[in-house]
Amino acid sequence: MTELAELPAAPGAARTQGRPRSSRAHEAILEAVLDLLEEGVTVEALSMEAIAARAGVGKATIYRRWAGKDELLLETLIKLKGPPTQPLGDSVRADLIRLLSVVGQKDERAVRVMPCLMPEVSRSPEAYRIWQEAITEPRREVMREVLRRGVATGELRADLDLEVTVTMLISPLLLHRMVRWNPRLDEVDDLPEQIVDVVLRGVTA
Amino acid sequence: MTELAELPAAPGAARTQGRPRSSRAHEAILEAVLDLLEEGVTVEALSMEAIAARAGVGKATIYRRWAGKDELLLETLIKLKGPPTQPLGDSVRADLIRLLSVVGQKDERAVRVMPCLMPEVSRSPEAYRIWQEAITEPRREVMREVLRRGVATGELRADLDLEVTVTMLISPLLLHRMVRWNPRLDEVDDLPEQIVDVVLRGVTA
Amino acid sequence: MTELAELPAAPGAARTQGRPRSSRAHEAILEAVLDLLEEGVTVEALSMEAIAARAGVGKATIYRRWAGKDELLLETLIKLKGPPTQPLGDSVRADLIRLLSVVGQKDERAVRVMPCLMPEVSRSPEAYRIWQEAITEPRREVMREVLRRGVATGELRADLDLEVTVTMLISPLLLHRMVRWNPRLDEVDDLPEQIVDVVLRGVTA
Amino acid sequence: MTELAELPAAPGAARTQGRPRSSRAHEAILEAVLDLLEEGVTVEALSMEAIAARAGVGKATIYRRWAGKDELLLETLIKLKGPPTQPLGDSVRADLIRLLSVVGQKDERAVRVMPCLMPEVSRSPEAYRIWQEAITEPRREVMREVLRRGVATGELRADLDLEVTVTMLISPLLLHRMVRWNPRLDEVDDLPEQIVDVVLRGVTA
DNA sequence: TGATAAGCGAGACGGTACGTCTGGTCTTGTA
DNA sequence: TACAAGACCAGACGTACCGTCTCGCTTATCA
Repeated sequence: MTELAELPAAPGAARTQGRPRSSRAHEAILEAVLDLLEEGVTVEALSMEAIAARAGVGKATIYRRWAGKDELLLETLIKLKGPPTQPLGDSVRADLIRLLSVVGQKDERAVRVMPCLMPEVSRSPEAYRIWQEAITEPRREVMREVLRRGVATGELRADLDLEVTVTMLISPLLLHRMVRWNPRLDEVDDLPEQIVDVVLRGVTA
Repeated sequence: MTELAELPAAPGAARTQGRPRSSRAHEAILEAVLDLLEEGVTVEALSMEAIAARAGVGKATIYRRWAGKDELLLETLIKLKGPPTQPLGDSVRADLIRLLSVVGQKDERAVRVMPCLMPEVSRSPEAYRIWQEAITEPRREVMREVLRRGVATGELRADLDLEVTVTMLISPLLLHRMVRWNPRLDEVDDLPEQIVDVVLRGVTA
Repeated sequence: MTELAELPAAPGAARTQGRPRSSRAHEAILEAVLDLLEEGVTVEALSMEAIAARAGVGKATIYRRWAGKDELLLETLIKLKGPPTQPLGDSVRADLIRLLSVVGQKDERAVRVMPCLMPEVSRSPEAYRIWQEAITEPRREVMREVLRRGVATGELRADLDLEVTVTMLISPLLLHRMVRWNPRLDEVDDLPEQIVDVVLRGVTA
Repeated sequence: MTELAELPAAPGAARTQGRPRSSRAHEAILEAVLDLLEEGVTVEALSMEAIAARAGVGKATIYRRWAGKDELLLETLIKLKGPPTQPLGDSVRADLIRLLSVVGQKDERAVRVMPCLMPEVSRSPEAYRIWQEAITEPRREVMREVLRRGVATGELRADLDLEVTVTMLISPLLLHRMVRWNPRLDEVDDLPEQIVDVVLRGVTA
């Protein structure tokens, strides 16, 4: 997915001449961002200058790959989140609970980065596209697949709207982990179960 | 709610001597922010200098009232959103649909501002507090009240968890309006109804 | 002469509103340049960043006063050179020798700065104007006055061309001190006397 | 004179192995500099990248031949100026006037380049050496020869100091053409004659 | 009524980071 | 080995804002 964020090297050109881009530099930059986040640097306090310095890289080397801080952070987030969790193929209920349980729980840094990308994602169509393709859509698809299985077995209603259902399942968790939208949910320790149960009962055949 | 964002003028002091703060300036500043947003200025492109210039006000006059751009934007958002929509007292279902239908629909500018406050809200406890008290909590409370009515009439289960239910109702709409989390929902035109129906069926007595 | 290099604060405006420019900062900047030169920093290695850092001043504070490095250096040079040496009113010959003897001899730093301003002076009409008004013209005028005295006493030809004569007197010294145009003159220890004698013999009545 | 500026290919080595340096590239680089100057590009706006691009040459190919921009410009200046004007062998006076008349008059670009080399020449002993050997010294020598003829014929004083005299003759013209040191000389149209006459009268036997 | 205290618009202040550019070097593939 | 291309590290450039600090003024309250 890395190349999603890459700037086109030359619109319709060969891109084979000259010294090739150093993958060493590429990795070093992403590592530098992760390191700095690890050390507790606020996302908004992350400066391109600090990243370049930490990575031992010239600033131009960063701008050659990403159009700005947001694009770089976006790719960092993608790297941070990795591929979506896979269902185990147990019951539909168990799989959904499993999928919801890991929302925003794998890496603390991802939870810090995500809200900071909301401004960019809501403004730039390009950032939105990358975010969708690399982060949200793959996770929705995994969950859709589980739901489709439920429909196939007759466990779930045949006229179920997959998109609505998926969104209803994930949104509460996402909003809670990302910005703690409803602080009273802090005390609910089986939130994924509760959500899955309500939705399943609502969409059972 | 406006005064939530106000800096304490002087911790334990009289605050009556000297020239009082000009409410004219106060209004002019908020108006300036709204004007600039209206004109299509990106939230992140909004600079204190531009706001001050537009309001015909010195920068210090802004900082005397708000601690920074985020606090100012937060108050702007509060002003923009106004008091929460009230239920009409019809059926529980109709009231819930009504409440969900207005999420992020009243003023286009609010939808643009909100994602930009997520970084601040997720970082600063103070901003989080204001955001909760002035924006999210009042809206949750309105919805809780409707649900309580349903419980009282026996229409809804008695052991219903209000917080979970409220969050399940609002989150999908909020996330969709704010950052269009699932673009396929664009084509669903009765989203509030569908959500309410699934949840109600899931929590019916 | 300092204000020659100043940018107009506002073309035709009052320039009395707002916080006034800090003369402390102004001095600190010029001092910083001199300090750095003193420490042996090459003129072309002088960076605005280093100057700002050394002066304890923001870069904008420099750019508010000077349009660029060259203008700043020009004013530094003016400060460095100070007012022109005055003749003692002895014989015309003695006065001219005295004036020529100090060309490029007062401060070693001025001799290092001057060649570095040649590119700017030869390109920018504004820099040229300042350089002429503040540096070269005052020195020519002092020398013209001595020559006029010689004409008045009948010692020098009445049809003497002051400009040509002044230029003939100063140019060899200037070029020698500035870029050591003819290195063999290093061994001539009475260069001012020789030049004055040749020119005086050439223009005696 | 070109090879003055060349870097030693390998201190005491054969320099015959491998692909020989392309004289095509060498010429193309110098031509590129001249072209860009012709087009009005400021000397300080001349970048190595622009030169390389214009010459259709890699930057390394430039650095393989010259140590930096200044050395390249210096060689360009040498090429631009060509060999010194030769005296016609007329009278000493006529020859001197002829020599002075061409100072800075042959190619407009040379006059623009020269002031820009002053910083380098005044700082780098190596640049100074090349400048002296290839530009200033040959021109002084031509003029010395004319003066020696005058001494031989008894027209000029036998104890004449050739270096002082040569410097006195050329400096005013040089400084005027290069940086217009005294703008009032713009109106003097027989400057070479006047200078020669004053100096000759001053050094006549 | 006059002193005093705080607020006002304006804009300079010390900083920090931005994104761009250039310098001089290095690394490809090709000749 | 040189070449064209172009990426590399480094760091200065000039700009834009940040949040604070003077200015000279205005506008209140309190003596």
